[in-house]
Formats: sequence, C-alpha cells, structure tokens
Amino acid sequence: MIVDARVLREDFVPSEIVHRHDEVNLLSESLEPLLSGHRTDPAFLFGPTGVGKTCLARYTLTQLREQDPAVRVAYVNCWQEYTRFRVLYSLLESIGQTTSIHRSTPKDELFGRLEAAADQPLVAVLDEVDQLEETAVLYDLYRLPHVSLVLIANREEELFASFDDRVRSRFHAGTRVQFDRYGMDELVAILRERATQGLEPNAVTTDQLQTIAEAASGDARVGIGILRSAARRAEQAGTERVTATEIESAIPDARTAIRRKTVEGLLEHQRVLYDVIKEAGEIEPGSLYERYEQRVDEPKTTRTLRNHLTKMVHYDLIKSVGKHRGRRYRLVSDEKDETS
DNA sequence: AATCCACAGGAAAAATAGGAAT
DNA sequence: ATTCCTATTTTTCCTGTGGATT
Repeated sequence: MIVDARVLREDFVPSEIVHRHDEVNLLSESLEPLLSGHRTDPAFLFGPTGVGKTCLARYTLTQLREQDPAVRVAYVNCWQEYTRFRVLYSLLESIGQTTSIHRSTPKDELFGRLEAAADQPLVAVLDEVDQLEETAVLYDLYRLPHVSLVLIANREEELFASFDDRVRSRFHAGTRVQFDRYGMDELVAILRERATQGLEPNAVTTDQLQTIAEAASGDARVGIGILRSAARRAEQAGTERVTATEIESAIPDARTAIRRKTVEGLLEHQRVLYDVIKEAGEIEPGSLYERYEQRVDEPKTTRTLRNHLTKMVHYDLIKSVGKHRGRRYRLVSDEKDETS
C-alpha cells in the first residue's frame, strides 16, 4: 500500500513544485544577487497555513545551493526558537559553529561568531517569524552583510505591527511574495502527486482525493495528513485500495493528531490549566485560578498563569472570549476554522 | 454618570538553572 | 566543592481598560 512513507510526511519537499511557479520565480529572483556574491534585500513570504510557504522556501534554496554550493542555508522555526539567543544559536548550529557554546555564553559572543563566519554567505530562513518575541534579533541579522533573510509569516500587517521602529524602517525594502489558498483542483493535483509517488498505483481514486481536498479546505498540510492517515488505515487492513470509510475516519484524525501533539508538549502547569478549562467547558478567570490552585502542590502566581494562558492561545489550544471583566476561557472549537 | 474592581499585560526585579572556571 | 556567569522562568509591582454595580 504505502511505497514511500517520506513522501506523505508534511516536511517532505517535492522535486517539483505544483502550481507555484510564479512564486518560485519571485523568490529566486530576489535571491539572485547571492550568485554574484552580493547580499539580498530581505524576502517575505506571506500567506495562511498550508499553502506551501515553507515548502517553497526549502525548494528554492536547495535549487540555489545547486547553482552555488558555497551559499549556506539555515532554517529556523521561530515557534520553538523565539528568543534572540536561540535564534542565533540555531543559526550557528546549522553552520557548524556551535562548539563550546553553553548556557553561560553571552549573546554578544554568539553574535560575534556569526559575524566572524563572513567567509561564506548565509541565507537565514525564519519561519513563523511573527512568533518571535525579541524582534531585535532581526536588526542584528540585518547588520551582518553576509546574511540574507527570508522571513515567513501569516500576514504582513501583523508582522510589522510586532516590530519595533528600528526594525520596521529597515525592512520596508524587500520582495514580498503573497500566497493564496489553494483551489480545490490545485490541492487535488498536489495530493495526486504525493499519491503516485508514495502509494501503490491506483490506491486512491481522483474522486477520493476530491473528498480529501474538500475536507482540507485549501490547506495542503491537512490534506496530506488526511491522505497519510487514510493510507495507514488501509495498510493496517491489508487492502490494496483506500476505501471511502477509511477516508471518512481519517478526516477527524488529521486535526486531532495535531492538537494531541501540542497538548503533550505543554508544561505540567499548563496541562492542569488545559484540563480545568476542558472540564468546565467555559470558565471565568477567577475560578480557573482557584481550581488550578486546588489541583497543584506548588501553585504558580496568577501572573505566570496568565502568561501560560496567552501562550496556549497562541498555540491555538484555547480561546479567550470577551475582555477584562467579562472574560471567559474555553477550548478552541473543533469544527470550523474562522478566517483569521 | 460615577465609581468599582476583576482582569490583562508591561517592566523590572528576583529566583532558578546549569555549565565553566577556579 | 565552590564560585561565577548568563539565559530563562517566575514573581513583584504596576497601570490601564471596560464591564458591572450603585
């Protein structure tokens, strides 16, 4: 059933990009100065989740490296690496300069090393850059002449709103590539590509891919997740073809799997908060804090709970409705994704 | 309309952590 | 083992906001 499982992973980068030729061209044009040894203006990739921003960045940069292997590429996900230290560390890591760096190395030391590695140009791809808490690091990187930036985020306005003035004025220049939601047939084509590479021939029909694409509503990540999950079920059952019921049951899988993963990654105290909210359905902050304190040996202050809560809102696990006095917390509703 | 006050969230201080240097 | 150093997390202190209450 499954021939090549890698193809169905969401971080898989296909050898050919479907339906995004204009975007590829825009990005590679903006990176062109690197081939003649110049730095580039920062490039921005904007668009909702699952429209291929990350995938396209990876693809374009591997192509660039084929033309000029001297260019180094570092890929940083700012969701996990959201401090200045971690971003710099992560960049050094990918150019192999991380030896003898430890917890007590000052940030300036990290910056200095990056500065010293000017012999080869470096393209730093900062994914989910709107999650970055210390945007000052962007200014740092901007000052390095051998570092070129590719910034990936959902929306331009929100990204720039989080910048401080220094950063904002520097980043006004640069190429912007806007990604739109995939249309139904585009998504089907993408899924078809994955199916022919990853599954046995005729494992899924185009009609079935259509169903998946509809359920994914333009989000390729979700679509591929559904396909993967359905294929796994089919393999478990030992059949040669995916059945309609396998697809039906794979649809909720894809969404809950993502959530379960993030819930597992929560800290213990955050988990308690999550559980309390889950049990209550909807709860006002006051009694949320109360119940939390009853459940935990050494409760944290309400201030840090508030920090945890805003983080969990970021993770899209919970939602806060209302402001100030009348605020309530609840789990983010499963069903529909409202357009953000 | 005026006043509470429950809450959010910023800033800065303080506690914690953990590797390095001695 | 002890001290030092810095990133990170938690607490303390605080201000502003807008819904609730009178």
